[in-house]
Amino acid sequence: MTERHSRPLLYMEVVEFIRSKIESGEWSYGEKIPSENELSDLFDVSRATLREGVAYLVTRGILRRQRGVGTFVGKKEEISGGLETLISITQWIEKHGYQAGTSGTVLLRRPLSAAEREIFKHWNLSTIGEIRRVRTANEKPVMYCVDMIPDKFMPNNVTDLGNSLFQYLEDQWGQRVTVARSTIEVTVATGEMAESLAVARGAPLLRLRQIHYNQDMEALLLSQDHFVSERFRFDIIRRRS
Amino acid sequence: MTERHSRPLLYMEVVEFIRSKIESGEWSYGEKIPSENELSDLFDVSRATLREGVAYLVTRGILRRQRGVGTFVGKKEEISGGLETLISITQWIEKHGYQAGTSGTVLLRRPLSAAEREIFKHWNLSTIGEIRRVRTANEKPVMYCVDMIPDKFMPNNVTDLGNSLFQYLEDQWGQRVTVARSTIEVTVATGEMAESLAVARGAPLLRLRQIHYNQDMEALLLSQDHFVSERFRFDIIRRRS
DNA sequence: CCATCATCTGATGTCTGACATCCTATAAGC
DNA sequence: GCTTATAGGATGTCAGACATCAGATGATGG
Repeated sequence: MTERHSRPLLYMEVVEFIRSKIESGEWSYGEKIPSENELSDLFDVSRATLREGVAYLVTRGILRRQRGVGTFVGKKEEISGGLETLISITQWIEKHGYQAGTSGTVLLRRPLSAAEREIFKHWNLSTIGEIRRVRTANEKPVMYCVDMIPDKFMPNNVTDLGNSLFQYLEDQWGQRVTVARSTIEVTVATGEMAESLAVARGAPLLRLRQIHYNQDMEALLLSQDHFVSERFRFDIIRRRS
Repeated sequence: MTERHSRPLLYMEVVEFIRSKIESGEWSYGEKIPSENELSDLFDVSRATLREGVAYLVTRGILRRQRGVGTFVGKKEEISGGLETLISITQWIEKHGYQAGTSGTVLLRRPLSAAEREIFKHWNLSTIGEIRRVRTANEKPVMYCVDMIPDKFMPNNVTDLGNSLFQYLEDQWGQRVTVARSTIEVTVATGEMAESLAVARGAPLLRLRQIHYNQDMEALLLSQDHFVSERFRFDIIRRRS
């Protein structure tokens, strides 16, 4: 079921290396980076492999190539980190500079709705696990999250779960979330949610309904995240295809 | 200022060709496509160039490569068409299967705010052009759009503008929008907006505040689009980097 | 002195051919 | 029938070369 991980592809190491150079500030935004020949010597890979890694970063807007001139680090503000990049809520909160926390976790099991049965049909489920949590940034509630996962992956208790569901699924079950389809909606705070988030009932919230897929493109996690939009920015980098 | 367009890169032609094969249905979703050797013969390019084109589509999730096995067309539902793909409002409405229209266009010029001056600093502007429009899908109002562009690109009248601002900027001025940074917010309908969109005052709306950049990463277009979220779906494909 | 043009240099883009590694299917052996 | 080799085909990587482009340099002519 789970993809066998042969040796990671070489050009991905190049990608990671270049990324670290940028993140460490050694190569700063807008600057020209060494030529392909120099880099392929430096990494001890062929120019073809190096180019594949660079191409990967170019299509993501992190690098920019200019024929006859050189390769440049994209400007910081172009780089992303928007909603189009899938990261865990924990990482997301931390990226905003806050400390991520969780409170009021509730674990329960229940039968599936017809729609859920369709989405999770690979797993042949009879029951589904549901996790309700309030996520906090610097102790302040910012999101109300409802996650639904196949029964078999459900943690036994809150301690097993830890802070990051993504991390738990990967460490415990080898299930890596790779892509998600999200729908953005406007909704209003109901009683329980309003209380948990400390907003007035009927206050407008942003809702992200998401289907997360694992490395084999099987639906792995269904989630509904409710945000107080004033407390969080939702940015997206949109690119012409 | 504007980038000189030398001959388009070869691998981009490969990209377009593969795209057309997929869109025409010749290669359908999930299927294996011909091997790299066959394709490089077919397109009459080297395998290196072909691979660069394929890599481009792989990082966008349109193709999937499996070492030792082959290259496959991604499943349809993975492919995108979400908000992370930048298209004009006109295209967007049409993609949903409606006929796109415009009503109540207002053109005006005004001085810049400090924030706008910062964003548009490349152009050395003294005044800015503002376009207010209601966009319709099958004659029904769905969005209230406010676009701000440098004075020099401002159309003289509504007829010049046509339906698509993107098209107008490209045809008339050679300015191609390539990327945008968008912020999603929740807001409420004010008097004029509520009337134009035929919703109650105070009704929650989704707002997209966007900065569009041209091919040289100069800010070209500032826009605030207001949507009635019930009338439109906002999907995003999110990928782990 | 300045403007224009040719030339040179270094960068990315493309080509060719080869070998390495991995996956699948088939056949051989038990 | 099950397991284990083996072969073939696919992508991944390598090496070296030439093509094309953009910017810098310097020569030339006004």
